[in-house]
Amino acid sequence: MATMTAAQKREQARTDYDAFLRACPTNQLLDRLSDKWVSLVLAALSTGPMRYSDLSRKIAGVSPKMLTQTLRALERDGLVTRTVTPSVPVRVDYELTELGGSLAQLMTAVKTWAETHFDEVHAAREQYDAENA
Amino acid sequence: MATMTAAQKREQARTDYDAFLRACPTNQLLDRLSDKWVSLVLAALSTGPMRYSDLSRKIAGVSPKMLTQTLRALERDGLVTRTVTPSVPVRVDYELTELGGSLAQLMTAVKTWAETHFDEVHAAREQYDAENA
DNA sequence: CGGCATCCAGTACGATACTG
DNA sequence: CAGTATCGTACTGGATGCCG
Repeated sequence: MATMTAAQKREQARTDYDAFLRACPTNQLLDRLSDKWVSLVLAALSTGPMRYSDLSRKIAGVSPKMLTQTLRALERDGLVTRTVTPSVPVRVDYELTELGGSLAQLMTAVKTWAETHFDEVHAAREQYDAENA
Repeated sequence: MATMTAAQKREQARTDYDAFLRACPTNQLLDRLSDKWVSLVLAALSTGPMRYSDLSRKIAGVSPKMLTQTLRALERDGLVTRTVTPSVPVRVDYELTELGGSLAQLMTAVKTWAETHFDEVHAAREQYDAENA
């Protein structure tokens, strides 16, 4: 069929557009950075290298699945290094790369902002909720 | 029933724990900040006030629903102001508050980081993918 | 124009159990 | 210890249509 319905055209346009968006550098990284676990892992590693089990303990409430997934993504992006020591039992250390460290500093700044302005945000929320009773 | 199965106890513990986590200031804001649309709205507004329709045009691919949802969340947190001009047709302007502006600066820093280091990340990805053929 | 309510599909995430 | 595999679901977010 060479002809397309309007709905199909829209669908096609949407698909093309999504592909375009995904190609955008900033959006690619934005997706990564706006992952909750990424921030937490970065923060956890910012104080130094950690083992897998250390991370799972330090990062409250993370499932093995998500932890592995997150670490793999960060490793792929060159933000952390994964070092396997083939002893018995196996030992795996994760450490921030220089690149990862620079990003972690930014995240720390954000965290600091959150801590500094939390009471202002909280107050704003209370007021907003009160006004919209 | 006063007694609980092990599964129920675990469930209970998980719920309590979630509640605890949600009470943590940093986590509350982390959830907000790790929202993709929040970053984009903040970025869009950092150059000045904008109308609803301007935002929906500038922020590529956002649905009305998410845009409204995001704006409401930001308004509630005192990060943006919503000004309604009761003309016909209605006109609604959104603008960053001072608080929102300070956060937007942080997000800009992150965006700058992304643009600066994108090629490094991209190179890391290619290498990683090549090694794991 | 600037929303809000409804419905629905995709998927991301957690829980669980098993392996080298 | 450090994961992988599988399954179920709850929630996210898009599409649509109606209102002030």
